[in-house]
Amino acid sequence: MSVEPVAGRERGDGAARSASMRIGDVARLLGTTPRTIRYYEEIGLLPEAPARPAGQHRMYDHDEVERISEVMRLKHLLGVTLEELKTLLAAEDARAEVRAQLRRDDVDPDRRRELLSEALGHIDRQLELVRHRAAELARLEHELGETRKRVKRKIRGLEAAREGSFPPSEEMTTL
Amino acid sequence: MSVEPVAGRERGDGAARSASMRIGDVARLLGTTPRTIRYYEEIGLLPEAPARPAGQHRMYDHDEVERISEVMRLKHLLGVTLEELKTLLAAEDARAEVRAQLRRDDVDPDRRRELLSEALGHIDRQLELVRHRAAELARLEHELGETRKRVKRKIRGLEAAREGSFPPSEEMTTL
DNA sequence: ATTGATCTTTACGTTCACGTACGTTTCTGT
DNA sequence: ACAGAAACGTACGTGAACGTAAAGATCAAT
Repeated sequence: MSVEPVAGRERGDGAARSASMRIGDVARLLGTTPRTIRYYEEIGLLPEAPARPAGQHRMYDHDEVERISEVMRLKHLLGVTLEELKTLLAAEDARAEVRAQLRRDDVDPDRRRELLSEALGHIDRQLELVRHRAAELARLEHELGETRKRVKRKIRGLEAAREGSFPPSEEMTTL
Repeated sequence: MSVEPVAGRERGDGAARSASMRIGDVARLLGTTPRTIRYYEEIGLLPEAPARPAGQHRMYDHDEVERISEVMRLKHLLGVTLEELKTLLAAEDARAEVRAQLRRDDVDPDRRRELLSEALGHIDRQLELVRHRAAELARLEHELGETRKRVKRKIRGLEAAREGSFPPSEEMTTL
């Protein structure tokens, strides 16, 4: 038996539930180019628009746009290669599938738990990477802050020396 | 050829102060390659080893090694192009010059303050960039953490359901 | 049905950030 | 003094990540 959810034109007629966008619109929205999106699909970073009748325009619904956006974000923030991203994005894939499966409740709990565990593992991998990067950045930020303070102190020292017409003596570490 | 006084015994100037390293050693120390270091010099990211007698080996003292290290670190953490790095590193340059100038005290205080102010500006630019990046990363980390929590809750929910109410037909999977 | 904008595939071009090869030269240990 | 390791400069090669051009197909609107 098959439940048929109005398999057909969802874009042209009355209630366009899945608000699809064309590749150019997505690109503009995300601040990138169609070429880049196609390229990501080409190397397997983005799934081929499923069942696209060969030579027809790519259409992206909200979830897919979000996914692309997430890809860009991770690339930008982690600065990893697209190849590394591909493995990292197993997380996104798993979560996407989980979301899809959770909407239909014909999946048995064991399979569900399995999917979730898998997703959890991927998330943990992402988290570890992100935390590491964040920690490095925090250290850099701290160091820069310290340097800034030192420089400021020195400047104040020089200004004070000029005001009070001190001789050009060194070090004034007084705050 | 030329006159050769007692000058060139140990590497560096008169005193053995500057413990110079050769390019290969620096590369190994920093986990990179000689080619990369030469390339950075080639595009102006690193200053040409000053007054290197044309065709002689590059020698790097402690400060220069630190600078190279800092370049790598910024590149890694900020993920910017080497061209952007070049402008960012005006900060490093300024600070290097400040350090150099502060060692000699024949510089008048006004000039000194000027140098320091300049350095401060560059540092602030770096800081702004770093902070922005850090904030983005923090947000990502938070989001990932939240997602993780949700997934974990769901898993626990499923496990509890299996333990308690109705056991599934047969399986008791591990973990 | 026509049009103009956008999209399709295919394919070659480009920039960045180095890698690699090579014949030569400089250094270092003995 | 001399061998062998390492560095030199030059130059061409390379993978990643797209850019760009061409020629035809599709789509929303007239």
